[in-house]
Amino acid sequence: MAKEKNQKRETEQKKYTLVIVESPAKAKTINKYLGSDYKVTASMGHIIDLPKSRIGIDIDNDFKPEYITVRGKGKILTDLKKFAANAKTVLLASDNDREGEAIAFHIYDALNKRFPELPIKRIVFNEITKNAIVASVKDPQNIDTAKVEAQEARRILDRLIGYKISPILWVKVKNGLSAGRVQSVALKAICQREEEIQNFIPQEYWTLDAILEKDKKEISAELIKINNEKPTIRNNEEIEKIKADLEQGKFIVTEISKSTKAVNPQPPFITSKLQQVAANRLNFSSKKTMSIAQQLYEGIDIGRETVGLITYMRTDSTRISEVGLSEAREYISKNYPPEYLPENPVLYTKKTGAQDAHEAIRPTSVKRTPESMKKYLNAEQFKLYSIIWERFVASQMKPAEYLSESINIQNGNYTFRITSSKMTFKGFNICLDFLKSKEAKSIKIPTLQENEELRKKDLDAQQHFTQPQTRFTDASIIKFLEDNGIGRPSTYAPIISTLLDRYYVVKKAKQIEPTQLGKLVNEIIVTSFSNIVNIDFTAKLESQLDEIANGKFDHLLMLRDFYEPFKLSLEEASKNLEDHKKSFDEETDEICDKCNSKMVKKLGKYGFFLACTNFPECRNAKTIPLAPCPVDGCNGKIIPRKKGPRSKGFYGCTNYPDCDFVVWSKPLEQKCPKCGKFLIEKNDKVHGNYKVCVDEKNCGYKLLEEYSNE
DNA sequence: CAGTGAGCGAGCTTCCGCTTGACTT
Repeated sequence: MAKEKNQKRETEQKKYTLVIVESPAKAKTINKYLGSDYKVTASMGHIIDLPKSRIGIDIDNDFKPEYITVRGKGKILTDLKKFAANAKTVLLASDNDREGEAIAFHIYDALNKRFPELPIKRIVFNEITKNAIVASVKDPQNIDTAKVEAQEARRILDRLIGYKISPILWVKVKNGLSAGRVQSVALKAICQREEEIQNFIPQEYWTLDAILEKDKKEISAELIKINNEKPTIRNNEEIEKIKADLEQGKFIVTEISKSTKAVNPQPPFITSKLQQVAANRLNFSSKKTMSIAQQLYEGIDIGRETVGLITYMRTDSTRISEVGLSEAREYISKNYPPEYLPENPVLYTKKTGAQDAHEAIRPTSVKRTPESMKKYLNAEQFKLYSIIWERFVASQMKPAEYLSESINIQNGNYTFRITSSKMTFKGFNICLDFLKSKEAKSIKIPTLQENEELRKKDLDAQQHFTQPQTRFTDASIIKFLEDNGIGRPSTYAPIISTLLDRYYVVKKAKQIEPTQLGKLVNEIIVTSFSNIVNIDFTAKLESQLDEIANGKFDHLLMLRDFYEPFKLSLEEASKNLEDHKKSFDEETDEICDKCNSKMVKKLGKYGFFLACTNFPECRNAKTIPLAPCPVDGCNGKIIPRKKGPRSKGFYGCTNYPDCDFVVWSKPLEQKCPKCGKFLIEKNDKVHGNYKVCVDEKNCGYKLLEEYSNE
């Protein structure tokens, strides 16, 4: 009995301070900094939220939200309560931003109800370094309720938009569709771009180079001005006239100028930029980039220990902690000549609207160079780590310097120019490998004098056509959203997935293209809810949320202001919108093999399929054929096939077993220009990705992909 | 490097923003 009592007293004496953060990896690191008087644990993001199955907002009662424990988070909440029972104090250390404040408040609320006497305070830090953590623990604060209110307003508004518009789409277009403040803007941008591309009319224009000669060496000079104005040459006739003019005159050197130019390194990565560069340089989708970054962040086994190789990967700030800066400077001074180290640490201005809760994405130690980590990483981890490391180290190095030379040559009213640029100091480029920029080939310009005449050797006229904008890619749609302040680091990748899941868009060779369905949904939203997909809407929303967070604006006022006109739009749309439910029953040439009715293409849960128009009397359904069977004399179609639930999918003929044709790769829509059969994509180490005719043996047509680096 | 033939679907959905595993869709 006495022994038990003793033990109880002992545990009571061992009471700790409970620190609650969002991410378990962060908890682990902070635990190291704080020692045994503290217990650090993670909430794994939000644990309290609106219910998923219903709107959960009492609109008539001042938009009162209904909060419940997030599905699957019950255990976490119970654990938090269990830990709190033995704590002398609780410190809520969720991220220092709007969402983090709300997470802190929700946990506070839950714990306070259970343990009214327990002191629960809020601590904040903007970097996971020992100094920052220790300082924050010494300075506990109260929860910023205005900030929580701003989060709640944002949450309610997004819920209202999403859960009020989506059901209208179910009624008017198709079940399961969705709309939202963020996804609908992304869809609008993609549709708008597509329309511009479709409506694009190429314009003919010409350029003209003079091939001149000095000491038997050729130099090419570009026509840059006619009568001191930028030339616009529309057709060959105009070119011929210019050529004739030039025959009359002489090419005289009129101006020689030399200048130096400095090029600064790029700031260290934030989430959006990491996704963009990884897409452009490494061909990673944003989803892939984030999952690899997560692995690097959570920890890699590097022999004796497991360490997180990079700082947190969801951030909107280019800020670097003092520790990070001094370590980088030390590394640069030890590993590169002294002229590569700037006098002072390089600071980057923060993007407007950044919430700045985390540092930039950087290696946790620059001493762990990509090369030294290579043996612990797989190929993809190595590439991603390399670009993060390079970009960070470069960001703290001297600018590169270029010497550029420009020579103007006059012939009558025509001005030509020769330019060349040469790197005279590598600067930050010295530490780049994966991020190395393609070097422009430097042109050697012979020594020229002003007023010198150059002999004309030839005139090189080239016909061009203006090109339409390119379609969005993962990288460019994220850039678009980011530039307009739409979406957050944690949502960029999921936005694209949502649009794909809904069949609003498809990806074709990395390009994002809207589908018929996407265009229709966009059309509906743009006409019925124009303000929500207006770029200024989110911008205005953000500034109102900032005012709410600063206690200068009432969040109810904002919600009422929004909802009154929105309610009218909803009523209007439900009443007047046309029923499009049948619009996607696309006609096809397929005939039902059971009742001989026509078949239509329908969009189901798992994509498109063919359905009998005699439904529900005839329930026949088929897979959409991808291409005609390439076997000569076979009239079958190629469809996706699979053996068991675990086996790899392949593509075979509908005439099986009469025709046993199969391929592993999906038939491309593109037809072979040589024999008309379909093409498939292949890749090998020599050619990379390329397209090849399915009948490789007989036809042999091969199309190598053009490789672009940017 | 070979090797390779299921079954389902049309009604119960949806938002944005935090965060990771547990899955048997």
